[in-house]
Amino acid sequence: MAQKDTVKSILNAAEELFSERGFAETSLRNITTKAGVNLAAVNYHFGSKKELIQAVFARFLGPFSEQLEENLAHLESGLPGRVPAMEELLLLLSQTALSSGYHDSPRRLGIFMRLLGLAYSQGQGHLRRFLQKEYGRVFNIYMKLVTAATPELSDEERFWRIHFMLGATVFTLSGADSLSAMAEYDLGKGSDIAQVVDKLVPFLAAGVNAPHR
Amino acid sequence: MAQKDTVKSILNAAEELFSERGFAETSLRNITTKAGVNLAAVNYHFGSKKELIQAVFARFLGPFSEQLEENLAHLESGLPGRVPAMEELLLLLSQTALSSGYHDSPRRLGIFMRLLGLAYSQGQGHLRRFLQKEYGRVFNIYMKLVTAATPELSDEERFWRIHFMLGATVFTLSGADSLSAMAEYDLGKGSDIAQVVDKLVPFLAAGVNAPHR
DNA sequence: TGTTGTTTTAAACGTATGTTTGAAACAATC
DNA sequence: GATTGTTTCAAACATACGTTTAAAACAACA
Repeated sequence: MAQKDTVKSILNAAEELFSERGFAETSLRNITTKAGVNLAAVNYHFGSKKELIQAVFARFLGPFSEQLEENLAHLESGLPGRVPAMEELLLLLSQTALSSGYHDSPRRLGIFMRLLGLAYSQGQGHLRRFLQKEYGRVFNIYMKLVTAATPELSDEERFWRIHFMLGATVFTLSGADSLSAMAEYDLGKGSDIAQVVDKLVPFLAAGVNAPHR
Repeated sequence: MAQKDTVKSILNAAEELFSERGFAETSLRNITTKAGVNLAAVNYHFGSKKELIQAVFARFLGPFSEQLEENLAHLESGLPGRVPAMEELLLLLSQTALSSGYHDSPRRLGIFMRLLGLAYSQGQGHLRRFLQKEYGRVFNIYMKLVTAATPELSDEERFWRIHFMLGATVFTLSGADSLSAMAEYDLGKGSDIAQVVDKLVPFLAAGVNAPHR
């Protein structure tokens, strides 16, 4: 078993277990057992549990942010100076997230959304700092476009509606599999997430464009 | 110090610490220190940490679900047979949650939303079972009304849009204080939550009523 | 083949957790 | 005012955690 396999096994196991039980509830012994590697391997390859958590995020966000930046540049180059509509921006984001470039999305997207929700709800101050420093740049580019797409909103209104959207997205995509399990109807297992995203975008678009008193 | 004071101190401390750091990250020693009581008091009065967690939820949800049921009955009695609109139902829910009957809302509502988010994101299977058994009845009554208010939606579409709303609500009200802290503008501290709810309702109403392809 | 650098392994370290215990302090009842 | 039942307290319990260690196993190259 080569070096890369150990690292990859740990990342896979950690990603899954973290998303199922949370960070604090998942022990290194859980992870290394599931990964079939020695307990000390985590500290050897990653340094600490915190750095493992960051590595799990980086493995997803690295390729994602690169692809997003590329897609944004492509959008800009299409018709320079044009202002893309909000729904267009949402579709670009969802398509980037669902694109099966590096990660075997869309299954992976659900797992990652669960992790993102955890990062928000649980303290994890170190993770917030890590994400800000590492991916804040692309995030700001996207936000500039969102602002341009919603000129009729005050900064305050826009700020909150962005978080309304973020909340609806993270929450539902987090629990998409467990939620659709408790629904009465049944749909194909493979593309659960993609179908939910299809339903989500119109909801969000209507929300941001809602008349505000 | 009478018996009730110890119990109440523990519940207050636990509620706050849980909402700040999560369940697993909060130790009984943290709680009892903050509450100014002996470590063993939790196990003496509540039995275990799990039962403490359930008690924290019960203290909020008990009065809330009673009040909600009352308000629903009052709504029904107003014009028997009438079908309330979706926005009406949302307002009833938010007003019930914000009514300062038992708990000193709205501050308390933010804390509780954070707990609810945690209950969803972290495993906490015992909590899910507890909430279902204890408050499932009122929940179902409300859901019947939601179904009547959105007749044009398929069961599938309605199911997902309800969760979109739930996600936007839990996520934003969870982090309302920390979120408004990172915004550029400033608003009165006391009624943060109430103001966010005011902005939230139109967003949600527009979302559920969005045209679906 | 022998040597060097990397990776894996089993074991132990120190610390923190939830829970239990038995005695002390207290409150209420007769 | 002694006796009962309840509540508090300091201390210890067993267990689980993240991390470290030093030796073994392995790989690559001379």
